[in-house]
Amino acid sequence: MISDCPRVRFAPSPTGYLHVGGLRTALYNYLFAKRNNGKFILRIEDTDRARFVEGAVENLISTLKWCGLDYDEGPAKGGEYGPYVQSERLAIYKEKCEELIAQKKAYYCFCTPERLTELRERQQKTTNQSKYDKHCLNLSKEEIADNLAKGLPYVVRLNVEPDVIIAFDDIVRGHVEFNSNTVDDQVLLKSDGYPTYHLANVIDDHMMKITHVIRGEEWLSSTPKHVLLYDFFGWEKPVFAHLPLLLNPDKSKLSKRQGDVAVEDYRTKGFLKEALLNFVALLGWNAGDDKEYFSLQEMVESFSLERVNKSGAVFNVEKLTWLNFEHLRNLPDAEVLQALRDALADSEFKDGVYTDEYLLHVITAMKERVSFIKEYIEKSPYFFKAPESFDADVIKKRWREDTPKHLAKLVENFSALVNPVKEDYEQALHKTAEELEIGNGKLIHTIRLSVSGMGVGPGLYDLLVILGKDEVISRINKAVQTIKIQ
RNA sequence: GGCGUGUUCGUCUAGUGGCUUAGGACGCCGCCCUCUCAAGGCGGAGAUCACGGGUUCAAAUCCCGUACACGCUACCA
Repeated sequence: MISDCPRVRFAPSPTGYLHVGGLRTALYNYLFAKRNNGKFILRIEDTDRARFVEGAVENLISTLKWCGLDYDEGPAKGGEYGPYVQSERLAIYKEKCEELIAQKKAYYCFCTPERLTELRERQQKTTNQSKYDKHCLNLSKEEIADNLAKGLPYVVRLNVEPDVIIAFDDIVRGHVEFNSNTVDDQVLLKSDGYPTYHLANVIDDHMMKITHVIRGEEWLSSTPKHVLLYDFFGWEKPVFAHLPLLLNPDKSKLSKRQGDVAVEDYRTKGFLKEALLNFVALLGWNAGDDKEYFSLQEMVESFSLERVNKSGAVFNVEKLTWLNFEHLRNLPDAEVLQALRDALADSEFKDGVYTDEYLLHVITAMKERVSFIKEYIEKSPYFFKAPESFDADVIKKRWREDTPKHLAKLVENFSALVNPVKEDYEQALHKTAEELEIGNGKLIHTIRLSVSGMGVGPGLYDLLVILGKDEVISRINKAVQTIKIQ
C-alpha cells in the first residue's frame, strides 16, 4: 500500500562527485515520488569525517540540479524535518542512542582497536565468522561509569540477540530472511561521537517520515540491523526496495578503473541530461512495453517499483550514445543553437562570426548525422572555415585530370546565378553536366570535395546554399589550384 | 570462509505454466532509397532461457540441488 503522501529520500555521502549508480538511485526515488504525489528529499550522509571532501555537497547539489532532479526538502532548501545534513544532527543520535542503552538494546564498548583486530584474527582461524564477542556487554554498571569518568574512548554497539529470524519484505526482492546469529553487534556510535550509517539512517528515516527506502543492493545485507533498530525503537518500518547494481563490462561493480563513473564525466563528454536519465532508468527498469525513448515526464508517468529488475546491469556506453543521438534530435533548435555557440566559443573557431540564421541552417543540415553537439564542429568544420586540406582518399577516388576543366565550366555557370536557391544550383549543375557531356556525379563529388575537403556530409545542394555562392566559387577555385599542384 | 542476492541473444531487456519455432532495443552484417555520409524502410546473423534433477498432460516460467557471478562480512557509506 502506498500511503497518501509517500516520502522518499536520496541519501548520498559527499565523497566528491555523483556516481551514475547514485544518479539512478536518485532518479528512481524522484520518479516514485512524482508518480505517487509524494515528496523527494535529499539528505547528506556525512558521518565519516575521514572521507570528507571539500565542496562535495555543493557539487552534488549542482549536479542533481543539472539533471533536473529537483528535491522538495533538503540542504540549501530546508523543510519541516531538517536539518538535512547528518553532521548537524549529532545531538539527536546521541540522545536516541542513550535510550537504547537504557533498555539494554545497545551497550558501551571500550575495546581497543588492537583487541578487535586480535579477536578477528583469532576467529578467522577457529570459526568461519568474525563477530564481536560481546565482551563489553558483561561490564558492570560501576565499570562502565568508571571507564566513562576516566574519559576512555568508547563506541556504542547494537545488542543483537542470538537465534532470532529477522525478516522483511522487499518490493524488488520479495521476502528476505536472516538469522540473527549472522548479524554482528554493529557499532552505532563511533568513538568520535558520530553515528554510523546504520544508526543515523534509521533515526533520520523515521524522524523525516520516510515511507519507502529505495537504495542500492549493497545495503541488503545490513538491512536486518536496520530492522532490529526499528523494532528496538518501537517504530514502524518503511517499505524497502533494493535496487540491482550497475556493472562494469566484466560484471564487477561499476568502478572508476574501468571507465567513467561520475555524472560530471558524462556531462563533460557531451551527453545530454535527457539521454543520461533515460539510459540510466532503463538499467533495471522497463515500462512493460517496447518503449525505450522517454522524457523525464514520460518516465514519471509510467514508473513503478514493481517493474524494477533483480539482476545487475552492465553500463553500455554505445546504447547511451544512441539515446543521446535520439534526444539531441528532439532538442528544440534554439537550445541546440545555444549549445553550439558554447561549443564554438570553446573551439578553434572561437573568433569566427556566425549569424543565428546561418547556424540554424547548419543544425538542420547536420541534425541526423550527429550524436553530440561537438560533432557539429568535428564532422563539419567546413561550415566554419574553408578547408585547408582535402581528403587524399577522396581525391584518389574522384579527382581526374579533366576535373579542373569541368569545375571551371561549373564556376562559370554558377557565377551567372542571382541569389540562388537549392533548385538553381541543381539546374546549373545539370546544365553544366550536359554541356560537358558527363554524368552529374562527376561534378557532385568533386564540388563536395572542393567546398568541404571531405567526401561525406549533407546533400550537396543544401551545402551550397548554406555556404553561399561567393564562398562556393572561391572554395572551388582554391581547390582546383591546391589539388592541381599536389 | 560465512551470510545474502542474482543467472533469458555480445549488451539492455520482454516473458508471472499452454498465445513462444523465446519478442523488442543497442551494436553488427546485407539490401532498398540515394550525389556521399547519415536518416528512413526491409531483411539477416546472434539465446541448447547457467547446469542437473523433480512437479505437471504441458516449465524460461513452480520446487530442490549444483555451478558461477556479484554484494555484505569496518569505529566507510
